[in-house]
Amino acid sequence: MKVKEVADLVGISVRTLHHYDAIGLLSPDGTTEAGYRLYSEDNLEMLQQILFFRELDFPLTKIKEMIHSPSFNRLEALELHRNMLLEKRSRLDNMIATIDKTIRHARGEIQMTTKEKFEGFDFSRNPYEQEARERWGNEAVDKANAKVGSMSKDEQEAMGKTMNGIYAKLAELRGGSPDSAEAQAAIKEWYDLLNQMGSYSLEAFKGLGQMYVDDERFTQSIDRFGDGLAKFMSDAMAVYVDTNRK
Amino acid sequence: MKVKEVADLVGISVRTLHHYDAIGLLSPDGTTEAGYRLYSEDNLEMLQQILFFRELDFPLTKIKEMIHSPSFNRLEALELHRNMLLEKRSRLDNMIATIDKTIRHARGEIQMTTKEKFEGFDFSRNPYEQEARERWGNEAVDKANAKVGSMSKDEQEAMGKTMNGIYAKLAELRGGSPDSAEAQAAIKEWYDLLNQMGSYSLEAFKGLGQMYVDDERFTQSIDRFGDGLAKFMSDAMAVYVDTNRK
DNA sequence: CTAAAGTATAACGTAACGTTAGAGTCAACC
DNA sequence: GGTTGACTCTAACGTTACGTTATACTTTAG
Repeated sequence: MKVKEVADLVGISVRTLHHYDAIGLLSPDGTTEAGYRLYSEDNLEMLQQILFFRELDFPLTKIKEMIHSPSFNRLEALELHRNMLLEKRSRLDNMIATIDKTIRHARGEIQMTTKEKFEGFDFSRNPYEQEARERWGNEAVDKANAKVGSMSKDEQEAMGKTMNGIYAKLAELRGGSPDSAEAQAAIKEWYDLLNQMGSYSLEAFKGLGQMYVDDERFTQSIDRFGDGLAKFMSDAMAVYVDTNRK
Repeated sequence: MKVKEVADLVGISVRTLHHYDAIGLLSPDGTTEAGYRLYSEDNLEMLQQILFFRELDFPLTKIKEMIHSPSFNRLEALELHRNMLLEKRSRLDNMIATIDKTIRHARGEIQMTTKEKFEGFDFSRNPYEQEARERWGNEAVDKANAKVGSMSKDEQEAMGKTMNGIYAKLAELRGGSPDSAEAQAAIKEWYDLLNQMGSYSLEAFKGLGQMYVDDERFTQSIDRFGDGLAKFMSDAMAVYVDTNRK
């Protein structure tokens, strides 16, 4: 699709699309030989994401960070969006309630405190922005995923198998102690594997382990290999880092 | 109240209040001898109005025009706001529905057309902006309403009765021709009456007649005195102007 | 084949504040 | 009563997300 088609479809200006291209927020997948921008179906999905975020008053730079973050997960983002929209609607409901009151106040039907008149107006901090930052703001995770993104399908598959192998091994060991030799060996494999993807410092590795228990998305996805695995890995990673530190 | 109190109360920045003062959108009623801004209760009510409009993405210049317009009616504005907020909420609901669909689509549960993906995103024209412009954008109407606003209750009532009398007369005549002597006499009364309030040029008077049929809010309120009265008056006004033009 | 509509880049303009910067003011505490 | 810290002022430049020309090339409809 060419610019104007897209613009008309989604109700934005051509200039806006140019702008998004210029700042690297959304560059079309293709161009004609004359240099015309050609937007793919994927580009449109991305655009939808962008507009959702924009609707929630995220600055474009942050939107760019988020959607380009390798750890960006479309489905998660959509669900977060949904929550934010619901949040926004409830603020709107507040405002409507406020205005109803104000109308009755203006008609002299009721009394109203000054504070009441501004209920629903304080948008100062959006709780979801924080969540979004935490969720997609981790550089280490980003790097790893970036690497995965740059790998071929086969490479990804191989990588995935290796990872699953390590997970499985650790899952078996998770009844025992995190500082056992086997556990530590497996963790070393894990560390080396991750380093193939993103060069972790020991500290970053420990931080990642912390995330395994702090961030329930990690916890959940890891615990699919065995209940309590995330905790076990986290502990083992901490031990590994502490014993290997000079 | 001093700036920061106000800012904190309503959840905006001090700079914003300074800005609103600078552009003449909202200047505090008073100042201390040191030059500190002091906001009155009235200022706060005005601020509430401004923020409501702002929430609906009206540019500040338009907000300024509106709230400073002599025909600005607080109650009407509030009711319009209410409608706009409801409108906005329904758009939000659309977006939420869209995102729900998108989520299910992303999960592979359903199919979705490209167009569907952007439902709820086209904010291009807000029907209420148009209404607001029409409502507060007409200088002639403004003048008249300003005059009415400056009249006492008794005067207003008297004026209303006179107007109703003319309406009633015209309603009786509306079966006949708009250029009949009686109709033209009644229209002259009408013209004179309006001129008591705002000094209409003949051209403006003709324009007003046009609005009676173009703007359905006029049409409706006039036709309450008799079906087709608006059209009849409009025609008669045109005739009046054309025959009285030098 | 030509006019109209669309597209490109480039660059300046704008709206609504944010962000210093420098200086005066006010209430409170030692 | 002096000083500190929270507020306040004006002034002026910075920023974001495009809008708006301006100029030139490309595509499409008649």
